[in-house]
Amino acid sequence: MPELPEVETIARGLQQRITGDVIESIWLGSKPEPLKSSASEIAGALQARKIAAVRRSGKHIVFDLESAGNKKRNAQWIVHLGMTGSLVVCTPDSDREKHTHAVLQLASGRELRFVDPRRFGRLSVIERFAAPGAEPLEISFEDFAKLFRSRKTPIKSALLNQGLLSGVGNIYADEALFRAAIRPRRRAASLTRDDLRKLHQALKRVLKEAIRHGGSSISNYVDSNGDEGSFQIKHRVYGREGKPCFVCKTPIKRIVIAGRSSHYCPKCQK
DNA sequence: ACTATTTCCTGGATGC
DNA sequence: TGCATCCAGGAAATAG
Repeated sequence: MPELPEVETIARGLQQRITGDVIESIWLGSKPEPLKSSASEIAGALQARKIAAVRRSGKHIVFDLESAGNKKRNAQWIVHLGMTGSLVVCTPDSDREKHTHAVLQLASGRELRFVDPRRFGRLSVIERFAAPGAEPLEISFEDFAKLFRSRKTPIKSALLNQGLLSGVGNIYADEALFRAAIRPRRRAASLTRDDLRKLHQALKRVLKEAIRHGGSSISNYVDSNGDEGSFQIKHRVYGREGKPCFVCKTPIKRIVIAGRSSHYCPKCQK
C-alpha cells in the first residue's frame, strides 16, 4: 500500500530510468477507467511529450511533461497509486498483467504500464499540481504543531488527513505514534508541546528510514523495477496485533479508528 | 462547521 | 474441494 516512502521510491526509480524519454503513444484500457480527467484529455496531454522529470508530491507521482518543438503549454501527469497501483517499466513483449489500465509506449522502445487490481488508483492531467497538505519531511515544528491545535479528532485521524499532511498513511501513522509514545486515540488538541515535538521527530525519522529501505512491502507492493521494499521487517506495531511489544513485551493492541486498523502498545504509548 | 462512517474495488485468507 | 464471508485501506461521498 503505497504511502510516502513507497511513492518516493517509485518516483526516484522512474526519474532515473525514464527521464528524457518521449511518449510516442498511449493505450488506455476499456471499461470504467480510473481517470479523473477524460481519456482523450489524458491521451492528448501525454502524446508526443517528453518526460522532463518524475517526482513525488504527497502520495502522488508527478510527471513533468514538455512538448518538444511547438509552444504548447506544458502539463503534468499525476498518478495516484491508491492501494494496489503500480507503475512498471518493461519491454513491449513482456506479458501484460491482468488489471493493466494504461500503457505508454516510449521512444526508447520500452513501455511504462499502470497496473491496479483494486482500482483505487487515479490518473489525471493538470497544469500545475499542488498537494493540499504539507510535506511531512519539510514542515517546520511550529507549522506542524499548528496543524493539530484545536482539533478534537484522534491524532491518528489527523495524521491520515491529507489536507493537513500529505503522504502519511496507515502504516507510518501507527509507527510514528509508537515511536513518539502517543496513543492513536488521543485527541489531537490534547497533545503537549513535548508530545508534538516527539511526534514531529518520530514521523520524519520513520519516513526517512523507510525510504532508505525502499518502503514496506506488505501485500504486493513493488517499485518500478519490480523490487520489493524491506521496511516491513522494521515495523514495531503495524500488523503485530497480539505479538509482544519489542520494548516491554506487552501484547500489541489493535483498535479501529475512522474505519482503519490502528496498532499500539498499551503500556509504552500514553 | 466538524467529525464519523460508508462506499468503492479485488484478491487473498479464513471458516464451515 | 468448494463456496461464502471477511478484511485490507485512500479518498470521496454521505451521514450525523
